[in-house]
Amino acid sequence: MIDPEELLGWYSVAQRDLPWRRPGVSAWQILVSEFMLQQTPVARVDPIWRDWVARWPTPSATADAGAAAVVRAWGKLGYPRRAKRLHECAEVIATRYDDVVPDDVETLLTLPGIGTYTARAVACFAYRQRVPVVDTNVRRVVARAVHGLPDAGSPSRRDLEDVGALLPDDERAPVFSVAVMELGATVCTARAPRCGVCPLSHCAWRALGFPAGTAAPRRVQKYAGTDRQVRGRLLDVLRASSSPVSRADLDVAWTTDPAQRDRALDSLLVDGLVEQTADGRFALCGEGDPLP
DNA sequence: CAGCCGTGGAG
DNA sequence: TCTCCAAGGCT
Repeated sequence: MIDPEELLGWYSVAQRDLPWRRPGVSAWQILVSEFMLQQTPVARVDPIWRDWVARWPTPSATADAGAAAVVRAWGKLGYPRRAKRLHECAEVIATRYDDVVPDDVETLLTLPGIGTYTARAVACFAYRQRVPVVDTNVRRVVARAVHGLPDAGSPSRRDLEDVGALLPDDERAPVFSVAVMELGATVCTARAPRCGVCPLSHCAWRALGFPAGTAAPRRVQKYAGTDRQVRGRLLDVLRASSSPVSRADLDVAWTTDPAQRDRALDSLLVDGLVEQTADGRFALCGEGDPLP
């Protein structure tokens, strides 16, 4: 089980000083951090986020910057479609919600790039709502401490009910959620959990003697040689250039498999990350858009 | 729902 | 070197 007193006591002294957790950070800026943290480690997000919120503090500022500038500022955080969706999200909030980030989960779920986790994270961390927040860290901690399993199973709607039942009934709920995430990120880690410093004295996994379980080895995605790598190379070229680049300039970015290169470029066009200019060159989408 | 979508640090 | 994986979302 997870004793809130133990967990919160630990969090109060062990929490990392992350900039988006500080007082005065706006809901939009918290939302930006959540977008960036989708599958990208804290250490890489930190410096980008600081520059980002100083440059574009509001949804409208982000929307007005244009998609190309946003994708460029995203740099190498990975999964550039997230940058594209963040820009789209900013546009919707600026135009439809008067530049105010919605505060309810249902509305947040309708926004581009916001799914089950991010909607709840914003409602909880930005608006202090008592809603369960379930990410990969939370699922792992619950699997171990509550169910005595070495790792979380595949995601299910049961997770939300599980975590909802653990939430304190009072205003401590948001801190409880961030504390569970922090424990999963720094102590109850996927690879080498540091059980020796874990504050939870009633962990079911430990009580059972750390059973190994019948782990179904989850296959890790390949990267080298995949379309994702090719897309990354092409985007590298486009990010580095402030003007449209020729087809030849893109061709040299990936020469081992021209067919694969063409497919990758096409997928970038389909994703709306890249566009072709009238003269046949290529640029980040929205590169030439005039500002209102 | 399984597969796809980037990147780089750690072990 | 190579494998793993890091606050997911979308189709």
